[in-house]
Amino acid sequence: MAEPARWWLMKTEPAVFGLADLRRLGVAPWDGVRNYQARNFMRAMRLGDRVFIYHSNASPSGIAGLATVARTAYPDHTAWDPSNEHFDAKSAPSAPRWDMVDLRFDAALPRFLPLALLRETSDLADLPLFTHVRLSVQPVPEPEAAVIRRLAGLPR
DNA sequence: GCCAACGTTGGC
DNA sequence: GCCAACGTTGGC
Repeated sequence: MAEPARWWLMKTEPAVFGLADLRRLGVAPWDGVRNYQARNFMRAMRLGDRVFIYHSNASPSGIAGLATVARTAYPDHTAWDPSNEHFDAKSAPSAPRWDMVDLRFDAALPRFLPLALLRETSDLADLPLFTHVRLSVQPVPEPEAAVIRRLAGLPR
């Protein structure tokens, strides 16, 4: 029997690549992550895991939608491309340093959840969103994920 | 645009 | 291994 899907939160700047872009593409690689902790969380993702898409540097910032892991971690080739904004000379095809996953658009939240609302929800205070504010890929424990789903007006 | 928080780099 | 300098994230 398959293990239950786990929940994650991934940040993105909507002006660069937002939920609307993911919706338009259907499935898209989540490239450009250049932080080891975030990379390691992506490596831990399993097919079918669920992802809250968080819009950062937005007005307002907050959780906008849902996605599903459609392909597990594989090398992020944009790190090898000198013309790419996320180029990293220390990564090479023979020894990839950075990984990405593919996400499939799932849904926009029935209710967008602005950061201010998340912050004032005491049941969410332990989320890495608040304790590790710069972490762009982070796990969301099931109790917190349930709180977020309820706040967002999603069916349980 | 400002700036606090914090991850990374590199000199020693 | 320490830590100052630097660059980036991300809220406001």
